[in-house]
Amino acid sequence: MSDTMEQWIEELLRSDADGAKMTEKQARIVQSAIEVFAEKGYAASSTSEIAQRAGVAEGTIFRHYKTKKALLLAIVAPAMTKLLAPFVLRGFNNVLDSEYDSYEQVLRAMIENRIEFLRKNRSILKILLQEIPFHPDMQARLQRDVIAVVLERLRRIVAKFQTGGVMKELPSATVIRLSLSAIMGYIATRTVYGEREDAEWDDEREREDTIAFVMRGLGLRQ
Amino acid sequence: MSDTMEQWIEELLRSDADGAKMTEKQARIVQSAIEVFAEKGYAASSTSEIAQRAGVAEGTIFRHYKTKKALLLAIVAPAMTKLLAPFVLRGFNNVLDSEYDSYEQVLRAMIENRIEFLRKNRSILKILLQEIPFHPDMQARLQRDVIAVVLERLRRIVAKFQTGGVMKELPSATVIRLSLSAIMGYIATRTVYGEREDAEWDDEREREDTIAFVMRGLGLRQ
Amino acid sequence: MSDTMEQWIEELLRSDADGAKMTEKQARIVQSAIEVFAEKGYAASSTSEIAQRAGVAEGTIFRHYKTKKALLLAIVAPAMTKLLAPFVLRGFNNVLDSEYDSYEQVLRAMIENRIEFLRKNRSILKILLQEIPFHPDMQARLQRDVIAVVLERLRRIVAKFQTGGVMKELPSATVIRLSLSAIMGYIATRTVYGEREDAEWDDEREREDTIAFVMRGLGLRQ
Amino acid sequence: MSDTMEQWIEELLRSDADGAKMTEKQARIVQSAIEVFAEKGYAASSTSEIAQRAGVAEGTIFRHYKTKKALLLAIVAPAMTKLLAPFVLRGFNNVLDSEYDSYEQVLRAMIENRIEFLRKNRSILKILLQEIPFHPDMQARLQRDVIAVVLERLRRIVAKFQTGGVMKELPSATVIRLSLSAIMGYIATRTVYGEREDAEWDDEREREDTIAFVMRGLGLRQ
DNA sequence: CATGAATGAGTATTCATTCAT
DNA sequence: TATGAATGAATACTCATTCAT
Repeated sequence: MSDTMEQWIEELLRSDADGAKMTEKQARIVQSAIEVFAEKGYAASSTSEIAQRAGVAEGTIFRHYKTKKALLLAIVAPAMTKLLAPFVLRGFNNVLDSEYDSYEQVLRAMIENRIEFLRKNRSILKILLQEIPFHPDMQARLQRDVIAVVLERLRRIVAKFQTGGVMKELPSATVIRLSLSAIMGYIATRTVYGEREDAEWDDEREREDTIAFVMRGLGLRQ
Repeated sequence: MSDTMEQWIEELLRSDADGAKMTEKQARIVQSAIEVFAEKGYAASSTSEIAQRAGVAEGTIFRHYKTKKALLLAIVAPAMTKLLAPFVLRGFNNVLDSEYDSYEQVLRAMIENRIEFLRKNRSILKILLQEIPFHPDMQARLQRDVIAVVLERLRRIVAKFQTGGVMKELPSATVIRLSLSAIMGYIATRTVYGEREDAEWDDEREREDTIAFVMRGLGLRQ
Repeated sequence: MSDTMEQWIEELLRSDADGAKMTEKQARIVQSAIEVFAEKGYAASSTSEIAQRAGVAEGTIFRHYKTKKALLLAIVAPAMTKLLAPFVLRGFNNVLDSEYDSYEQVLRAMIENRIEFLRKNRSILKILLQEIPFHPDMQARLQRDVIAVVLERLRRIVAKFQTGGVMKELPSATVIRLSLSAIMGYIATRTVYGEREDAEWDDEREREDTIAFVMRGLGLRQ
Repeated sequence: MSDTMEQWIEELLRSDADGAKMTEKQARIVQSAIEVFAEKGYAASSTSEIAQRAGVAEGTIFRHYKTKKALLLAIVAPAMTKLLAPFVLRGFNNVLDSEYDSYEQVLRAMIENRIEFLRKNRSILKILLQEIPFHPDMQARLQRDVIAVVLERLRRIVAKFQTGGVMKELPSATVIRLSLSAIMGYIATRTVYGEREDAEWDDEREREDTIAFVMRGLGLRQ
């Protein structure tokens, strides 16, 4: 899974939205834009700084992207696509319906999946999170193309394990919410505190505790 | 608790950081700034629009706030203070050590507390969340004056209930994280979906499911 | 001579152009204005800084002086008057026609006169010199009320000593120019270098050399 | 000497501080800036007026000069360089040690030199004189790069003629001061009065009188 | 395809001046 | 008389975007 993942920024840098190949300059522009947007936020970033960091002339940016916002979208749109890539790909060949033997495996897969993704795309995700509230078009697209798809996918996976007990009594949406909350809380904390040198963060243990917590909370046995 | 809470925006608008009384124009400036910052983000907001919405001359803003950033801080700084008000107040008279009979009560208090707070301060919190990543000074202050205080407070409350079973075996920080994740996941989902007219969101039930999930996850009986 | 002189700033601060008495606040305003104008130049000075230094409200300045320029004139105009005070006063009672026995005495008087004046009015003179080029009204007034008067006065004094030799052959305007050039060059150099601690400036000697130079240059014996 | 001199404003307008060629617009900006600064003083000049007179957009100014002050320096700095050009050039090929046969020749050279320079650079010199008091960096540079160099140069020239009599007894610095005072007094008066139509200014005679005055004052024979 | 000079609308901020209290 | 809140025009400077080369 992560093998494909590892290469997608490079892919992003290799071809643009139309699938057309990127020149080396265009790639440098996108790289710099990611850096600058993540550092200062979209609105506070200037195309001139992006050009400078990319080592190209200001005009060159606008040869490739009509406006500054188009450049933002060129970065953020593929990020959305990739966000759901694992789900779509699996769903595609229908393998996944039988892929997981236990809900615990599902949780572990989600954790690894997200962590890996986060590690490789921190800057882009930061930009996405920052800008989503201000761009209704991006919101709509995220909801429609990503969240809805992912949720539907998860709903079907979860349904498979709702065979009885507590889990059967909970709406699948609630199961998903509770699971994702715990996982995202784990990842977020890990991201913030897990990297400090002074931190007492035993990653292995925290992850196991989190999984156990969810399993117990859903009335499942590990 | 929420009685006091309900009035604090009005308080914010009644007196500034120095405790000096706000003129009516100053209050209008702060109001407009909250609106505009929340709508467009700090960097994309212009002082001229804020002035216009407040019905004052642009110069008037700068008579009260030396810079645009000072205006931001005048909005966000008291929000931080209020964020921890409930914790500090209770700790003060030491009542709370004996306040909660069960961890369930703690969870319910946190939920009500935060929901109420969120309801009244949505815009300001949005601004805070948006700007924190770009203002290291705000980050430091939030960490030192709010997060550290709240966590320490929660740690002591949690410790009281770590008498045995699963909960005793988990670090209190982990208990807090798992609890907060679930609560915040609930509140966030509720905030996004709970207000849509078409939504199938049974708030009562979702809250109870969440509390039950946490209790079970921590090995506690309701 | 310098006895009167020594007090004129105080006089300036005691009564305004109409001869009306100055309040203490008004005096503080003028004082501060002199400081600030001299430090930063008229155009780069702000009335708010002047008010602040004077410890009065911004509005107070405009109660006393209709505009910023009026404040400038209130400082500079009396300076012009005082500039020629010694000449006018003496001319008035006609004593001076017989006051000096030699041209050397005239030179010595001018030097002492100017040095004393400069010492007490450095800031105001600096302002005058800086602003003269940009205010034609001030130029006209200086020319008409000061320069013309002083030159006429000097012309008559010089004439008295043009009894023969080189001096008789030079136009009195030329004599004045040559004398004033030397004196002003001496004073200027002294002002710039004479106050440095490291400077090798023997004031006594420089003054005597200057006087001797002029006397010799004009073909007079000391 | 003055042949080269005559061309330096054009040079200034042909290439900037880095030696890079100036565009036509850049030249117009500098021209307008010189005009406006000279007319109103630096602080009272607005970049918008400069842009308007130059017939360019305001932004264009800042493409070439990062700040208004940088524009000032771009005008004033080369003026300083040119100010000492004649001295440096001569010193360079060491011709000048034997260049003047008499001190009178030195005086005549200085007069012509300065008059020519003044004629061509009146505006820039006015700006320089006006702004020097408010820019310590410019002061330092002028002192170090111009005044010190010129004085040293003059000191050596003067020393050559201090073979006896009055001149030998005077410090060379004093000789320079007295000579420059007389020359500058002559030039200043000439500049102010010599151009009025009504003026009774016989330039030829005034110059000769001045030179004779200095020679006599220094105890030299013409 | 790439450049970078040029633009003009826009930015935060300052300022001299007014006026109700 | 003195205040200081309020103003709005002006200020230096930035920026996304265009276009001739």
